[in-house]
Amino acid sequence: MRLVIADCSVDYAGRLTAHLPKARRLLMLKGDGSILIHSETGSYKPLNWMNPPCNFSVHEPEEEQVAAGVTALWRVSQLKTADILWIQIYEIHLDVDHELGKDPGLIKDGVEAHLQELLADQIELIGSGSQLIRREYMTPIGPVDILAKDGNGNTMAIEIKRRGEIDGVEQLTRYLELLNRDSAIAPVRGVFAAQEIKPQAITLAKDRGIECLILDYEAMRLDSIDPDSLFG
Amino acid sequence: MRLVIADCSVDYAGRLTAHLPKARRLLMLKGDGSILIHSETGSYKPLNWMNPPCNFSVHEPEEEQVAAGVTALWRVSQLKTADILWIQIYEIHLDVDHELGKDPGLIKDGVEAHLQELLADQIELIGSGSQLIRREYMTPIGPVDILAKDGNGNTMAIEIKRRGEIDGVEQLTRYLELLNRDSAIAPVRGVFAAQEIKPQAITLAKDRGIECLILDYEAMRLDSIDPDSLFG
DNA sequence: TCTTAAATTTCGCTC
DNA sequence: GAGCGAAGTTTAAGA
Repeated sequence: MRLVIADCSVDYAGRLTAHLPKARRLLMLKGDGSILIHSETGSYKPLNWMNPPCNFSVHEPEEEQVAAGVTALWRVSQLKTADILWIQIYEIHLDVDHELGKDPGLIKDGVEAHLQELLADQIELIGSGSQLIRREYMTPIGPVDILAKDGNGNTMAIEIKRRGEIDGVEQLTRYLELLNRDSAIAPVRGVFAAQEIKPQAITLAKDRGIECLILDYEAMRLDSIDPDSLFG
Repeated sequence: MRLVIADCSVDYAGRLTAHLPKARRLLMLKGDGSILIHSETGSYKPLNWMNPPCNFSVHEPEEEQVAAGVTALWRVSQLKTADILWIQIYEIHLDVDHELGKDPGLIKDGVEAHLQELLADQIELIGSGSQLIRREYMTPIGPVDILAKDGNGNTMAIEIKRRGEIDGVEQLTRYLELLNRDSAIAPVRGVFAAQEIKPQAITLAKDRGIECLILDYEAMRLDSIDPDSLFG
């Protein structure tokens, strides 16, 4: 990885056209050919960048650019999409190169898949007497997160999100429409379960007769370790 | 901005729990207090990070960590959310600090807003004799991109996307449902306009009686510069 | 390989 | 400040 701190201006032409006026920035040239341009602020998103695979080449600046103080012209182009990034380098304040090697990668825990496992294990959270039919119940338009039966033997389709928004309600609605065409399992009720549900999503869900369920991840995780705590 | 290349392992606890095994990485400490951890590959997203505002402190490693080769322990915590990042530093290969100063920021052009302007200017693309009513027509569930009248005087609601997917059709469907409840403007037809529309989105749109319109951005941009080319 | 859904999304605008 | 939609989204998972 090559790290360059330089005064530079940047022009991007691709899915959009963008320009960065001259300023001091970090240019990060990764081993896979990609390049990131970072400033002192902003979150993890660079001001500008080019994804791999891409070509890097150094060009001579035009006369008028030289007159303006440009010492080098970097060209980075995307091999697939033909997006181009032109970087005008004025002055370089740091230029170092270090090999980092292959990264073993991030190990995650606590995402939607885990919520689904926990709710499948604690299916009574959707109502006393409920029973799991199956997780990832396949339909032609995609898998329903959880299919279950409630205490009265009615089928329920459960859509699980970490954060419940309108999209999730739409998704569940499509599943319900489809499932309710199957007379073998109809009528199917819907449950929209998430750690947090946006007010608009709640409104839309209620309007469509879909039940909302707020999941307490920490409590569910603890209960999965110690089932007795349910009755503590 | 401080740049550190070090052998390190990382533990994150916050909205999820994650771990990075020991490897050589770039640690980027920005002026606003945020930190990014980058590897040699991957796009612009870091392996791990902490957003500002956050606290940075250096701690003494535990005895067993010292025995494993840890020379320093960095703690980065989010001030608002209480997310915590622990970085175990083994060996430091680079440690430099440079002031970048305030960045003037990115100047963009060519996004959805521009498509909307262009289509508003060239509203006849949706049909001969069409007339613009207004852009960003506000409704209780959000703004309709463009409201127009077709050649027969019927109202049309246009949803514009750069890439048309199912979500966009759902969004337009909600607007149409709402608009059609208003007898003053009903019946309202829908047009789903995008530079590119996914097959599934086309199918769903057709099924709901929504017209699809592929926008040629380059041609529209040229026509806005030279209106005569419409008749060339 | 392609498509779809999730993301520690981030970012920007409107209310 | 909260909420919602867009993003050069990116990324991961499934068909």
